[in-house]
Amino acid sequence: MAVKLFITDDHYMIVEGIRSLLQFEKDIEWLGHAMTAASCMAFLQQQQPDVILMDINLPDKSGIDLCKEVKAKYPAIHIIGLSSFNQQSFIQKMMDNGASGYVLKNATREELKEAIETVIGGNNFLSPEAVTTILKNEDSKIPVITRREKEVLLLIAEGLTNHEIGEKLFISTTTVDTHRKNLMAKFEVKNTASLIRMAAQFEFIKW
Amino acid sequence: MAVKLFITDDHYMIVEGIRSLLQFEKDIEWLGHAMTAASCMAFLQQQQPDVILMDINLPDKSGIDLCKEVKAKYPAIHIIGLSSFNQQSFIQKMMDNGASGYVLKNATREELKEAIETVIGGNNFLSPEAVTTILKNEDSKIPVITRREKEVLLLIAEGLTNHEIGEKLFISTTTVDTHRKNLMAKFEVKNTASLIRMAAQFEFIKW
DNA sequence: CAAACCATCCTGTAAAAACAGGAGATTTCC
DNA sequence: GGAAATCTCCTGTTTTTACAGGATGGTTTG
Repeated sequence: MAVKLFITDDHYMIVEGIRSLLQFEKDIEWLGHAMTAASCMAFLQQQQPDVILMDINLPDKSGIDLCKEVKAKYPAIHIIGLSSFNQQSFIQKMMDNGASGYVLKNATREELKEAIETVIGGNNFLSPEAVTTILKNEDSKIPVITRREKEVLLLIAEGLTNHEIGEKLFISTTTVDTHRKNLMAKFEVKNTASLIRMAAQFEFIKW
Repeated sequence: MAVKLFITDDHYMIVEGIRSLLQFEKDIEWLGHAMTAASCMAFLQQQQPDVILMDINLPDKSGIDLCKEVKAKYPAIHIIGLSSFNQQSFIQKMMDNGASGYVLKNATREELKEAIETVIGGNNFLSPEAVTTILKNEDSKIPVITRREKEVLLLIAEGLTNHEIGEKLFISTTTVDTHRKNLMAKFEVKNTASLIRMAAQFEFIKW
């Protein structure tokens, strides 16, 4: 029996590319595609695929959040994250939210087929590059920061001094400094510049 | 006569997607594709297409830099930037470096055809979304920084102090400080934290 | 309930960055 | 050739961070 496949990606060319790559596969039945998280959920009310290839960046919400929702409602569906970013933070979040696999957009036909077969078999699949990323950054984990620390971090990134942040949050300058100190310890850096760089890299800062 | 088309993109699915979208167009002759900037340049020594669809993120160098090189060597080639990012900074840099157009990866077949025809006709083409972005962010310009300033900027982001940077680049600490000062002036910020944030936003810093 | 964690605050010192206001030398571009 | 830009370096002063080493009260949780 053919694997029912669905794609959620707002990039028309990617959808076309995957369709083109898999069009002659008899074991794969193409159910269609959605360009937004909302239309993906709407489709699932009608039909349930076996596998969803899901982009990480969607116009209405992140694929990471959508992944969680889909798995909550339809636990039987296998989700494979799809992204051009070979970034550990994304991969980790996606897998944490119930994804069974993660494939990069420069994957070959064979890799794509292997990914689909693997997750159908109940196992997890990661692109070789993604595996490398995970292994490489095994030790350097993404720090867990508190709500207050994040608040302070964003204000630092905006260019406020400790004093200004203190006034804004109604706390003492020394408290802000302590938060900054703890942030630097958690990120394992020794000054603000690299703190902000790391925070941007790990996507604590968005724009 | 058919338009000779070449693609430089490291995302296999995108290449497949575009090929699939344009396969039945008689006016378009598919010359092939390159996955890296280096192999693109190598190909151009053999054959020159009329139009190159060029991704902004390539493994060996940015499409923005590659664009500049290609236009310097082969001014007759029309380059269309290709990206999933609808970001003004990218678009502007690409056009500054000689690109004739900019298309998003969620473009339809019609949009793609129109883009190719337009640039062949000697005119510029921008995806409708890209036009909106440009118009919206008209005022917030991306600073133009020098090679040396960029060098210093990256070292600042890595967490080095003025003194350490000076040692690394064999220049005085005060010179580094001057560069930092000028960078802050150009980015219109008043401290390092927001400098790094802005630099990350405008993608001067990569990872 | 005790251990962890969190947020708050403190003193003090050293280092670094921010700010002002130059100036000379070289390269680049018109 | 000359103007503009770039890179280099300087002397100061003030502000801000970085670093050390605490302490207190509150909340969460095994």
